[in-house]
Amino acid sequence: MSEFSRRAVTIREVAAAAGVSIGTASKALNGQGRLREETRARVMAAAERLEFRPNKLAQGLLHGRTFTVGLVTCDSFGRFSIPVMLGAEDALGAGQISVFMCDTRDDPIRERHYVERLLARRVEGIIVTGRRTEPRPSIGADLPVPVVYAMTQSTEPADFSVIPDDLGGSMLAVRHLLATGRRRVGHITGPQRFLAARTRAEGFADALAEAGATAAGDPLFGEWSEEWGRQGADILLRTQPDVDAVFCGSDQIARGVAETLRDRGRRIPDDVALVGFDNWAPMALGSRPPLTTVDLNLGEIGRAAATHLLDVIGGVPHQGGVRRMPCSLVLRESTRV
Amino acid sequence: MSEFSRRAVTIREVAAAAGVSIGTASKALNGQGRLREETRARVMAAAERLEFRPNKLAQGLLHGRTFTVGLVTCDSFGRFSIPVMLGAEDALGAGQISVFMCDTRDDPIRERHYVERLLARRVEGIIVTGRRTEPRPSIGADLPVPVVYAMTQSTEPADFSVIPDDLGGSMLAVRHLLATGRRRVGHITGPQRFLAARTRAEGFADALAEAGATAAGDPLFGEWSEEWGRQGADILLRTQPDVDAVFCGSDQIARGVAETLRDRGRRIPDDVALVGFDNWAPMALGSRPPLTTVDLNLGEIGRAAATHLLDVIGGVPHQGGVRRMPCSLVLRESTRV
DNA sequence: GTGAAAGCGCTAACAA
DNA sequence: TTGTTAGCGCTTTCAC
Repeated sequence: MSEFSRRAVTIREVAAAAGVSIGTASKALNGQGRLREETRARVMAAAERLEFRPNKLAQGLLHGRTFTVGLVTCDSFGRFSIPVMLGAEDALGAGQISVFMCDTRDDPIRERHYVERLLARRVEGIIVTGRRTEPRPSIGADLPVPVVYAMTQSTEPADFSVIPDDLGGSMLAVRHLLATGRRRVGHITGPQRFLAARTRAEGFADALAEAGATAAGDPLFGEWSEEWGRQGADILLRTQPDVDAVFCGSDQIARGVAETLRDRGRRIPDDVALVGFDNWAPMALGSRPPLTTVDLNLGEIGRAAATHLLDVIGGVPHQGGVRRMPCSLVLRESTRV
Repeated sequence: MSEFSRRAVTIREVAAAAGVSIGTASKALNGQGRLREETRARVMAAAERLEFRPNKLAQGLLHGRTFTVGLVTCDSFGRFSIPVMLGAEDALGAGQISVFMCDTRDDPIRERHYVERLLARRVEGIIVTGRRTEPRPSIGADLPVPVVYAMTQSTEPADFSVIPDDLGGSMLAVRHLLATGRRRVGHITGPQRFLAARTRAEGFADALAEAGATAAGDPLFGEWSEEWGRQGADILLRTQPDVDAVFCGSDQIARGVAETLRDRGRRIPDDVALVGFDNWAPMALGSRPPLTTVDLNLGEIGRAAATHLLDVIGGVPHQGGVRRMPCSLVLRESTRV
């Protein structure tokens, strides 16, 4: 029964089967050196037949390269880090690099532990992802391999991070509302302690300012929940009855806002236009009507982080800093003119 | 600037620093053999100072074990496979096993490619996760390492799969509705081509049958969307006006149903009780009212799959088959008595 | 109690 | 054109 105890085929066995020396077999398989076509074919055939797969560990030991990187996430592989991971895996996979995944569950002890383990496995680099854009402690000072932060940033200025351009994304949203003729735009968003909430509110203000428009009241900071969206909309309608557009800090909030607007008899987008943030499909599409929203391009963030990592691994001199990736606006019913 | 080109510390350097032979250093570090306490301490100190981390590749080559497994997902790390992966990582991480992640994007070519790559890296086993419970083609016949399927199953009876007990989960839900005095229970669910939808509908019928109750109409098969939930609820209210409970095939559907019920002036749960499926927090909690729903215990599924894999790796004889993990019922406002 | 040497699977430089 | 050999970093006998 123990088909699994059969050891993997080694190049020694291939060589024996082909009736050549082990060195010759290696050359044949790697297309190196000068050897007779017939010999090469014989070796290839034997390798094929035995299902030979060169042992990457042995190769790695020899070359001093493992073609692996570690992916450390603090988001429990959540909604934000998954697309980032996919983008990263995409960029890495193309380069034949395999990815070790580690979820720290937001536990620093666990994180330290994982980093140690990754280094023992001789990964060539580490990508750290998160769900919040605020600076977090560096994953380790002076590590022997390059590190990049994606969808989170390090407090250490020498580290390199890739995060979304929340400011620009907000401006896209508000400019769109203004362009469709709205003049009384309100803003309902998440907790003020979140950098993303503050930055988005800033973009909201900037976009209004550049158009010489004024906001429908101060930004309303609350929670990242539908429930808060409902409450916030109530407050907004009470204090700014003439509001004709709401820019929300998340799709969940926007959904709550949409529900309250409907309950209060305001038509979307006819009476009030609505823009969300995140482009979280199940939320944005399930909403009535479907939401115009800002897409974070998370996949691009992951891809950019991975590409940077590959560059540094490849020898490009490392430089610290923060790279902000542009957001894009996805148009749906909630702002149709 | 190239802090990254500095090669990793080897045991040779540790030995030199401690003034002992390389073999002695190894013994000291691994607590093997008999050596003087002072010597051991000296080696440990040197290792500490140099930040020595034994090269797992070299160890693996020697032991013939890599302490790695591959995690192949076809769900683009989506809503279902992530909790499964976390559970698996949990079980594996405890055993010091690292996980290579691979996302196939549902592409068989890519899948084959990844499996090859994993085998070349000498993973000791492979976990395949998915988003649908229907049987899928085996990942490869006669692989040299054990494979388990989690949240998906293989068409090959010799393969081992772990999936949720959809039937039992449905019965939990319906029994609960009956226990709270409901007598006219309807069922709105996803497309009939999904095994999960068919099995849940079966559980619905079974639970009613065991109580001698009759359904409020035939199950309504549609889509896995809120929009369908809204439509389905309309149909149900029209054809079964005396319905006093709805069991839904997903939380998204249940949300749509909840909206229509509200629009039609039916109070939840007073007039109509509502149960969802999946316990997808943002949906179930954002709903008005929050949804009673069936939890798939995805983490447990991942943990079970990983544990089984570890067992087989550890020598327990492999057995094909399907293991169905129990679901649990999460009580919230939508069925409060 | 410690060191020397063999070998895990592979590649590359050198000999034949 | 092919074979031999050294060695990647480590552990483990087996001498000393």
